[in-house]
Amino acid sequence: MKNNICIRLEADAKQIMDCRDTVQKLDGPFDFLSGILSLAGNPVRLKILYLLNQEKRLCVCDLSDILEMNVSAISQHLRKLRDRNLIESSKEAQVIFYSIVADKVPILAPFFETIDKSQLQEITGNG
Amino acid sequence: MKNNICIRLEADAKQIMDCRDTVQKLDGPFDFLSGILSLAGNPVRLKILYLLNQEKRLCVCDLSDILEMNVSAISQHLRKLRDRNLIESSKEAQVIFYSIVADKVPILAPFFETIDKSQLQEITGNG
DNA sequence: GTCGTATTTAAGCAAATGCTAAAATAAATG
DNA sequence: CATTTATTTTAGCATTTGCTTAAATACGAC
Repeated sequence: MKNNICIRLEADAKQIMDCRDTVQKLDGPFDFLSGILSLAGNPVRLKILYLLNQEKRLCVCDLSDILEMNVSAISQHLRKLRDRNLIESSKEAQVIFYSIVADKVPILAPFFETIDKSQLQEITGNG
Repeated sequence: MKNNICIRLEADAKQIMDCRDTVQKLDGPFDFLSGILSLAGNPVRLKILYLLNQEKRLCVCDLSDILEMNVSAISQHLRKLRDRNLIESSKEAQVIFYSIVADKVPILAPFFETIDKSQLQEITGNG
């Protein structure tokens, strides 16, 4: 792996170095955000987050019924979301309710808006 | 796989069915958005998008130098981004410049804002 | 304490992902 | 037209992901 600037004359060496600095300084934020995006990048988990946002709280069994998926599969998705602190659980008797962690709502809100807008605009298939 | 509602009495059958309807109606948008999020969910691609947004356009070689990664690896990431129509290319002599497709900026903008905000607030490690 | 319900965890496996290395393509240059 | 530069594509491989199945844990009801 080379780590010098481009050979080609057109390359703007200062631009390259400035960009490197930027990316290195923002390394933490990039990892933090990409972690959240990769979680939300799974259609099942995106649906879970959307539903939790809409219904405020749901249990594993609810989500399993709604998404028509194996309880175990849902549970494993919930675990990943909880591991990143996107959702939290509260136990009531045998039932465990999940909900979105309050301080993560601002990051997730744009996703939900995009979903709701997509329905109207049908930008789904363009490209 | 069962596809009936919960056995437990606490389950709100109407809520379950309403949520099922919601999710089924929004199936296209969910796939569309999760596709974009899974692309941006890779730290390398998130950096590429962030850099393209900031610099307006960059070639493969630039990105390879900035991110200190194999040209081939970068090229393969760019291909994925272009396949989903997030970025487009324009050829100038031998050099191919990539830039974000204009109508995708609104969807991506919140990511870039989160990155910039994260730097200030250092919410990176919380949880 | 045993049974039933809710949930998690572990093991296994097929598919997807992301990299490296090497070959292929494209365009400018001598 | 052979060479250099920029980029893409292919093949191979290790790692990760997401599901299924089965076993484990937790709690309430009887």
